[in-house]
Amino acid sequence: MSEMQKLLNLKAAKAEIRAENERVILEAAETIFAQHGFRGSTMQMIADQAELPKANVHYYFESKKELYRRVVEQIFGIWLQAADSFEQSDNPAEALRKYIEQKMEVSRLRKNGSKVWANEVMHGAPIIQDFLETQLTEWTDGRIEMIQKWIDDKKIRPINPRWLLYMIWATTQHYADFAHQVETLNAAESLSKEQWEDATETVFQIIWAGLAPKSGT
Amino acid sequence: MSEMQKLLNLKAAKAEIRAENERVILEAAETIFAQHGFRGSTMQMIADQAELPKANVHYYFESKKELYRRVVEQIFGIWLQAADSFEQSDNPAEALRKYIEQKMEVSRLRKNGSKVWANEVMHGAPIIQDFLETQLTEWTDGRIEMIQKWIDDKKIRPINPRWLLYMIWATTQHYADFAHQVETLNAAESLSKEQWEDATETVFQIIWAGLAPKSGT
DNA sequence: AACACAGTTGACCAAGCAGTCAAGTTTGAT
DNA sequence: ATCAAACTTGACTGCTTGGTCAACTGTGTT
Repeated sequence: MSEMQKLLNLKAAKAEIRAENERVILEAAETIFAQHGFRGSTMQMIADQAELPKANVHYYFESKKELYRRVVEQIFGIWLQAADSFEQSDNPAEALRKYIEQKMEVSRLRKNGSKVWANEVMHGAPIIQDFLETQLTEWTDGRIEMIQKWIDDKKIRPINPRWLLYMIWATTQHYADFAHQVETLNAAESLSKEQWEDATETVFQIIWAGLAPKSGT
Repeated sequence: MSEMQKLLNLKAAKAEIRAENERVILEAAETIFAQHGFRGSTMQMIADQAELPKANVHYYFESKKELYRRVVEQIFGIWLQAADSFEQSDNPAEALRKYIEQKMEVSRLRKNGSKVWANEVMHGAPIIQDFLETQLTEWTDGRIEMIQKWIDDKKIRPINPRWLLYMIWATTQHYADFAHQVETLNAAESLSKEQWEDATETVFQIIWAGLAPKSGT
């Protein structure tokens, strides 16, 4: 074994421990922050959720703020990934269906992430303001342009694209952010696979029927 | 002046001071709770917002929890009031338009209340769970029945009424709960009167066009 | 065996906070 | 003028909590 090889092995083994622990802590933090908000969460709660001593959490993340920032940053990634599915397309129905399906999947599978995001924005986005101003603004402007093109091409009825986007965001994220209310109104049961599919289809159907140009014109 | 009259005067004067102070504190609390959440708000912040010493706030409200509960209860009232505008009606377009307009008005004028509500539900509704289980469930079931009747009468297309309600709630409340994001994407300006009207109209148009039975059938 | 070094952990500390309290002030009645 | 009762308020207290620290463990190298 060369010197280089040994060093790499050691570093790799250590890096793995670090990576794994960071992963566990981030997941725990997302759960706790989603449930209790930033101030309502304590490092002790997060440590318990991660099944680690509190001091160990502080070994990997300098401060509560730093940990929170990392959680929120992770959520960007997911948001952007879902956003990608709303690709440039000549077919509005396809593009919208895909995007709505993707956003509903995110709400179903990453409920906690969505809640942390909602919390952050609702409290004035102290951490992610720069993201809102740069990436989100650019993405939104791009999609608005695209939707406007659909309108110009008479592929959909003339509506303000911005309010349409907000409608899609709001509706899909509702199933994550207000999951507790949705479940309470569903006889305290979480939505079944069939219900998720039905809700997704209904959201798409209403929006698409609301946009499609009147047939025969 | 009779004994009775005097007593009433005194009681009335005192009651007025109490009523006024409670009003001021509740308003301040709604603002602070909306901005920082329950745990993120301090009694000192609320006192400063109300321009009263902290001890005075505690004179009128026994505890932070009690104050929070009162704020949330107040929001019920507003929610129920808006819900009333969704009256029994044979005309779905009229009923939906009125309800959407009302909910958008609440989002515009009672942004803070909406945020506190969203926060509460997002964190599992620890305070208002009983309300969700009783009043909200009843109201929702009633409206679902009503919408189902519209469907049976072929006044609107067959969709799952529940998901439609969630869509309306989500979309209208988005403008309050995510006001910061909406404003950031509006060049850091709050929406103008015209923009509010346009958004309201667009939301109604998309939903209504999405529900209306195909003409000619 | 001795060492280096990342990782682990219980015990501790200082700051911030909800809630208390006792000494005031104000107001209207007698 | 005196009293009663509601209201006002600065100072205080005990608890929670983010963050620190020093001692310890495990592992691979020489």
